[in-house]
Amino acid sequence: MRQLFHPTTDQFNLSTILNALGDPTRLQIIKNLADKSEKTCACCNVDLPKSALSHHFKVLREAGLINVRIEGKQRFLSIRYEELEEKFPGLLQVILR
Amino acid sequence: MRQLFHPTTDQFNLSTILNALGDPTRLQIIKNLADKSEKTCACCNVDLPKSALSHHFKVLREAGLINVRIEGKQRFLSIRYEELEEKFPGLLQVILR
DNA sequence: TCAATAGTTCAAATACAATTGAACTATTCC
DNA sequence: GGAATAGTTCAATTGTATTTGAACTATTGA
Repeated sequence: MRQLFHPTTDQFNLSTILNALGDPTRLQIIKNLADKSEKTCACCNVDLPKSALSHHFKVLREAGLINVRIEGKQRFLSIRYEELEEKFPGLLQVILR
Repeated sequence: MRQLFHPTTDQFNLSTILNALGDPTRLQIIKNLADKSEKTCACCNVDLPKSALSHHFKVLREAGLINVRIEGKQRFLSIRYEELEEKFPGLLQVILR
């Protein structure tokens, strides 16, 4: 796996995004990423087996909420601030406040 | 049934609200109620049997998104604008834009 | 009182989502 | 090459949501 699918902003769908955020685990992950720094999967402080984490990261990524950058053995996660702000201005502010 | 449960603003929970909004049918209902007028259940223009509609209205009501006022045979639905704005400022604007 | 209307509740079916561990891939470092 | 690390994928299980029709409650109007 060298390339991961990330939707473009015009593929963003509000229903999909809200559905992704509607799960408490994923909302927590987003909150943990809120300080704008990139984090590895393990740094998201969620107490679940890695396969479950992997699933939630995929849901968030495919909804357009996070970017996953592959570097060596690790994946670096970050919120797609600018693009989300462009498409749904104010949404992240509400979620992360 | 004379009284329906409606959470108070301090019972509002972001995860519950996002989960309620994460369903396409319910998001559509909220959008249909966006013009701030009260509507009966039948006026929400969702093509589902009444039992399914009743279910979705209940999820929205119990999350705190809508108010259901009983008047005679009918229920009048409306979005809880002020209270939602108080607790999650900007959320409805993002959703309804 | 009787029928019509508006919606709820129930139980059952179906569908979808979350969770798990094991096996797997890819990368790094010795 | 071999072991360790970081994460993915798979298949199976469990759990939760949605959908449905039928039966029900409550209200209105004839």
